[in-house]
Amino acid sequence: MDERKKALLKEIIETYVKTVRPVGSNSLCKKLKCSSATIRNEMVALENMGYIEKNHISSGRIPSELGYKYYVENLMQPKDLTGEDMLKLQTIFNNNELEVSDAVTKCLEIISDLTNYTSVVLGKNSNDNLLKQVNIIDLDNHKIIAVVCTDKGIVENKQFTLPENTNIDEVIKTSEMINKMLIGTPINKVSEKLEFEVKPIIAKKIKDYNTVYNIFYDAFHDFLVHNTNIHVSGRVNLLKEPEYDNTEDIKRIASKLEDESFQDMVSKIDGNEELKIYIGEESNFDDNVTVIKRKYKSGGEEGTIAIIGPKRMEYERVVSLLNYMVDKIEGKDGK
Amino acid sequence: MDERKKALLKEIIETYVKTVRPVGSNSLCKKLKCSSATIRNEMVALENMGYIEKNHISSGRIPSELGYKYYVENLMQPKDLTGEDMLKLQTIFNNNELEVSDAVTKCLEIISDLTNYTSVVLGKNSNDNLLKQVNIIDLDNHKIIAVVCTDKGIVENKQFTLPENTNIDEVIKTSEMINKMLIGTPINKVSEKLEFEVKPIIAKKIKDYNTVYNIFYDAFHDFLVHNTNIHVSGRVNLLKEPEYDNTEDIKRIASKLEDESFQDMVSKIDGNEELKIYIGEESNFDDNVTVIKRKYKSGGEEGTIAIIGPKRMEYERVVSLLNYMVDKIEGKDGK
DNA sequence: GTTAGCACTAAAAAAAGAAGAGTGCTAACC
DNA sequence: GGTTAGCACTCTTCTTTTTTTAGTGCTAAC
Repeated sequence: MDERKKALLKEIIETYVKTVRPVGSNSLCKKLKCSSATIRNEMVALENMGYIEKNHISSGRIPSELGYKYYVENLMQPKDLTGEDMLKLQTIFNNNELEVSDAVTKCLEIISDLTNYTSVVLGKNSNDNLLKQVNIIDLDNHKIIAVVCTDKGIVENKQFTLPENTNIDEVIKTSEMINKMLIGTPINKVSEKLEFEVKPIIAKKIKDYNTVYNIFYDAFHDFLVHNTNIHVSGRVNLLKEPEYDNTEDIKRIASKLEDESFQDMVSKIDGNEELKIYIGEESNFDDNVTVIKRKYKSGGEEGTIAIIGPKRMEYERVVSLLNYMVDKIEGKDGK
Repeated sequence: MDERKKALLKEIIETYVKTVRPVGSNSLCKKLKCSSATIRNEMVALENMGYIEKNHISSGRIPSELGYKYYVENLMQPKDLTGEDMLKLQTIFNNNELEVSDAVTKCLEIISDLTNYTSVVLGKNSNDNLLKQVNIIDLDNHKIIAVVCTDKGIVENKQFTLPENTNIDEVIKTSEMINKMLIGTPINKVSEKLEFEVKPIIAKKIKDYNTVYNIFYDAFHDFLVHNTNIHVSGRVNLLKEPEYDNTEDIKRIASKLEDESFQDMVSKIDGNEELKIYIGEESNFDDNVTVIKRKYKSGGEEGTIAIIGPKRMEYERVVSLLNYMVDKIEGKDGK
């Protein structure tokens, strides 16, 4: 892979990213300072190496997945942000009052807005959160709410209707007892502890322990199910990208964007790299997209931000944006 | 509008709903028991009345908005549910443990699933909820969470980082004081009361009251903003309807479905009818859809369910489904 | 009032033709 | 040996033409 080939591949990709049209040899003469025939010769070489491809025998070239991969690993040079991009982002970080999680979701919105891609943030799963407290709130002696709160500040609530003839004071007293036994337990161990440690003890002391036991059991079950901590911004942006100009693509991608299960996709990030780019089928989302993932960690919070765009993403710009943003967020920690 | 015309219009609409093709005179001969020529004569009459239209001079007829309107007001006969539909819905109502709000969202999912339309439920705005309590949870002497709960069981929370040198015990003590003054206040009056009744009193008693005051102020501000209480099910179903077979329609509707502002659309329901059908531009959502809205009210909870589908909706079936469902939900109350 | 018959219309599908963008290859050039 | 001009060739795309088809409106007879 000599220098001219590298320059040519870079040029083809960057032109294609802008125009979304196959790139012909003529249009590259000026940039590469040689004739179209020379470029054609080089193109044949790049095609044999698998970095570019043709739609049909007499069409211009488009980058292959391998080509994009080579580009992000060897050719692109994330530059400083443009003034415009910078300006938008700074308004967030000047606002010191924002909590980390609010700042992250705000950033997402702005990235989706600036790039016209879809962005997702997945907070770290709360499985290693510790139970801080469970509050039972009495609404009308008949309905109660159980509010579960962890040490990292995740709060969930669930409403229950008590069976007739239940003494509400008894319920609250029992729940306080259970509460004390559970505080500090990792959230995913609560069910277990409830069953094998708490139940035997309260069963002895309290005659009608079952109602309260079930409330705790259900509340934690729901907690683990609901506890996704995921935010999506700019869902339909992706649908508007020009390559998705047929109804099948749009419907398929729209379905995937609605399906909350794409959180699995976000959470998987190989190795311990901070930033990783997944192109096409590697994306684990759709063969026709690229996903760029970036981990962040600030004080108690950590998570992964993912940008979902077309394969011909503005790689340099998105990487710069993400890095700038995460630097700032992690900076909030030190302050 | 004689009987034969009514039968013809009904037949045209029901055929079109099934086939999504303009309906020709030949295909109706058997049903109407007359020749195609007779049907053509009647069609001319219906067209002059504005109930059906043609795409071009020699095409079959499709129902107009006026035609659909006449149909839902005069012709359709919501029938009993089919065994299949009934079966799916019953699994929910047999589950007595479900709270009303859970049952409603579960129903939405099933309706979206059965009909392939999009369904939305908008719970009544909590403005007339009364404040039940505000809990301050201390996470690590530096970060706290304020949990706001109303008498109807709506819970929201917000995290705060306390300024350096704040005495957390003082904060909790002050908040309990404020709490007592606010309990029972309608949620939308809280800010006012906080400013004009609570502030003067605590300002006298507590030297550094501002921190706590701001926490309450922000928490309620967020409460009112977040407090949408809206659930959507089957967003992309609508996109899959065969009439939306061009990218513009799909993108436009996808945008509208993503935009949370369609809650305004749901909340507007004229008069005090229980069920109302809005066709085409009346829908306040998109000219190419029909929205069927149904109010429900069960115990403390009330709200509106809306089904968004193509104009050639299965009106009879959807109306039956909604009525059956809401009857059951309201039945939960009495039990 | 109903219906058979027929001329007529517009869309949709298929076929044919013309233009354009770009390639691959050869042979000449520096 | 790398570079380039030249040219035949390929495939797409756009336009035009032709054919087919589904359905109408109207007239005249039943």
